Amino acid sequence: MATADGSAGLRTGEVAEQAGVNIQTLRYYERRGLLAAPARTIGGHRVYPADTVALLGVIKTAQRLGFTLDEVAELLETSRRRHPTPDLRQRATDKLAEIDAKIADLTAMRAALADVVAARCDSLTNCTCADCPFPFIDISHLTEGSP
Amino acid sequence: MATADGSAGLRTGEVAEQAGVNIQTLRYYERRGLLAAPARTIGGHRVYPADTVALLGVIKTAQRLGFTLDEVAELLETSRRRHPTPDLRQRATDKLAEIDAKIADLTAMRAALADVVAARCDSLTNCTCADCPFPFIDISHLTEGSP
DNA sequence: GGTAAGCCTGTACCCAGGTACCGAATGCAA
DNA sequence: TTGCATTCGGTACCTGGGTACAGGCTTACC
Repeated sequence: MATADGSAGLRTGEVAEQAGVNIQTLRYYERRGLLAAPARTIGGHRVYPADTVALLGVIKTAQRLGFTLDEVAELLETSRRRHPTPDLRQRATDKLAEIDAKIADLTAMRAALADVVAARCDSLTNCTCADCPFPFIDISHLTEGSP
Repeated sequence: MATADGSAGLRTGEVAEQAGVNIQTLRYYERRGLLAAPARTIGGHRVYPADTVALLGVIKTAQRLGFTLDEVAELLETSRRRHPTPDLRQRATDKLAEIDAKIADLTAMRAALADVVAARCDSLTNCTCADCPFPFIDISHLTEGSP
């Protein structure tokens, strides 16, 4: 079996193994619109193009970095349709702000945790050590609203 | 009604409102071990110590920054028991590494997104613009394994 | 003491993101 | 051609983190 681009196709199990995901997850992503419905053998078995593995890598990465599956699906859908809308750019810009906020939060948390470690703090709420940095300095007062 | 430390107690609705959480969430956190079972009125209504609101702030912040409720619960439980184990310090150290990894991922993603914006890229997978930074440069090759 | 607001328990449900299991059909190699 | 591994579709279930009732009791205030 060969695909449009001439490369050999992959079966479900091969894709799943190479991408490190569950087979069920592939079908789930297909239902969710993240993976286009692949070609089929005469018998009905899926035959994926070889770059599906890379695509799954993109999906997993985007997801791990805070995009929901719906967001990824939309982004990919927009990509597939190829109308050169400023959509991706706009979304990327929006996401950039979100990511900056997350980085800021994480950086603040990092600092607080580093203080905890440095202060040899032993409790989150009742620490007996002097100069306890936890938890009422800045931990409670970080930016709200990007849960 | 007064609490052990002499401050006035708060009712469920007051705590929920001040902390910006749902009333049901308070009971949920109690079941999950994040909030200690509070005192009760004779009639059975919960009476929370005043610092519960701050505690909820800590919980929400920790959660938003990547700690699961179970992790927060364990941390708080350890705190309550007061045996000065190096537990918090150890966990904080571990979490520090996790947070550093996340920051690194986010920073990489930020850079990629910034490139997308700068390059006026219009597609996630088939971008026609020259110098397309998306998605097969570093997006797919970030650190795996802290989903 | 009446009454409305607030709270009680219990159970059920929601969303996201998957996983597991079923019995039947297919693929492939010996 | 036989036989075992894979895959099929469908449906049910799982975890995490909550939310939403229902039906009854308690508090607060006039």
